[in-house]
Amino acid sequence: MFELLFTKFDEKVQLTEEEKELAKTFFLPKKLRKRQYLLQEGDISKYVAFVEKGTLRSYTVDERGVEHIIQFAFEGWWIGDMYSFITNEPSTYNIDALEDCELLLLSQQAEEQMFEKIPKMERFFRILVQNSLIATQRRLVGSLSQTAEERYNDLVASCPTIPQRVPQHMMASFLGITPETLSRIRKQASLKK
Amino acid sequence: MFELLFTKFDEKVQLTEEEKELAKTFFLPKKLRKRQYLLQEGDISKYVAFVEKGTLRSYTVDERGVEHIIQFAFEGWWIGDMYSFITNEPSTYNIDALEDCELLLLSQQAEEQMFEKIPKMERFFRILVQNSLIATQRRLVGSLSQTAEERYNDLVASCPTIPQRVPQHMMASFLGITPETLSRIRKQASLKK
DNA sequence: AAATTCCCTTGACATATATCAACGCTCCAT
DNA sequence: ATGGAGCGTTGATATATGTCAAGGGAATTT
Repeated sequence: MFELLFTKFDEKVQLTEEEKELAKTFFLPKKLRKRQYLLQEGDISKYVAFVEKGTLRSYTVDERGVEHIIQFAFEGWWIGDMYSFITNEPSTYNIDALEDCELLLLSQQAEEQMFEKIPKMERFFRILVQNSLIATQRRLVGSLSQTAEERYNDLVASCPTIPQRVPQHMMASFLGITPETLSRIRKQASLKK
Repeated sequence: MFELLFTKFDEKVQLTEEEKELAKTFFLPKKLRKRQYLLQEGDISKYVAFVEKGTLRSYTVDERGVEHIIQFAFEGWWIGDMYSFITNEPSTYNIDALEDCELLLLSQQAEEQMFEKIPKMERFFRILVQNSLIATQRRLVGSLSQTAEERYNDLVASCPTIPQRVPQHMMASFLGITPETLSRIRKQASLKK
C-alpha cells in the first residue's frame, strides 16, 4: 500500500526504516469510486491526497459556469487545494475521481505532527511544492505565449499517455480552450502527417 | 538593512534574537542599478534575492522574440529562477532592475547551511513557496478563463500602485497581451466612468 | 433491447485580440 | 538645445479561437 509513496520519498529525502514506519501512521488510506468527490467547492479542504492508484482532477467553475481544470493527478502524484488546506477557508475548487482511486490522505494536524517528528518531511514537502511551482510557472508562461496548438503538443509530449487516460473535453478544459477547438486542432494534426 | 527581511520572517516563523543574528550571516547585500541584470538567460542562477528596496522583474523571451514577464518584485518580495537555482541548469529567464535596488542575496550553499543551522527557515521557505504556488495557480486560472480586461482589473485591484510603478507595456507583457490592447482597455475603462 | 445521455465532430458565423503602420510626446544622451 | 529613441495612442485589417447549432456514435441506464 505504501510502496509508491516511499519510492517518492526516496527520490527527495533519505528516511530510515523507523521513520518510514512512523510516517505511515500519519496517512489515512481511502478509496474513491469514479465520479466521487474528494472535495467540493465551498467545503474546507481537510486533506492533501497522494494517489496510489487511479486518476483525479481538480477544477474550478467560473462565473459563466465553465469548468477549468487546474490539475490532473495520476499514480504517484499529489492533489489538493493548498489554499483552503492552509487557511481553512472554504475552497473554490472541486476535486473528483476520473477512475476508481486509492488514496493516502494527510490531514493538516497529521502534517504538522509529522513535520515535528520527522523534520526531513518538511524538506520533502518544500521540494515537492517547489517543483509544483516550477511546473505551474511554465504552464502560465505557455498559456500567455503559446497558441492552443503549441500547448496541446507540449502537453502530449510531456505526458504521452494523457489522451488515452483523459477524455478530450477535459484536456481542452485543462488547456483553456473549447472542445470544438481541440477537435479541430487534432484534425489538422492528423491531416499534416 | 535587515529590518524588512525580519518583518517578513516574523510573519511566518518565530526566530530568537540569536537566530536572527545568525540568519543575517547567510545573506549577501548587493546594490543593483536600474537596467542592470541580476540574471541573464543562459547563466546559472546562483542566488535567490530578497528585495529591500527597488523593483525588479523576471521574464522570458519566446521564439518569436516577444518578452513575457513572469513576475515583478517590489520591496519585501523575493525573486529568482527557482528551476535553475535548484538544478544548476542554465536559466531561461532574465531578471533585471526597473529601479535602483538594494537586495539581499542567498546562495544555494548558504541556503543549505541556513536550513541546517536554523530548521525553522526550512519551514519559512516552504510556506513562502506555497504562497507563491497559490498565487501562480490563480494567475494561471485567470489567464485561461478571464478576458484581458478582467485580468487587468484584477491586477490593479490586487496591486493598486502598479500602474505608477511599472510602465504600461510591461503590465501588458505581464498580462500576456499587446501594449495596444492594454491601451484600448484603459481607454474603454476611462470612458465608462 | 430500447432509450437516453454524453461526447466528439463539423459547419457557419461572431468576437477578442494581434498585427502593422503612423503620429505625437517625453526623456535621455550627445 | 537638439536629435533620437522609446513609449503610449489610434486606426485599419487579420487571425485565432469562441459560440451556436446539428448530427452520429458510443456508452450507460432503464
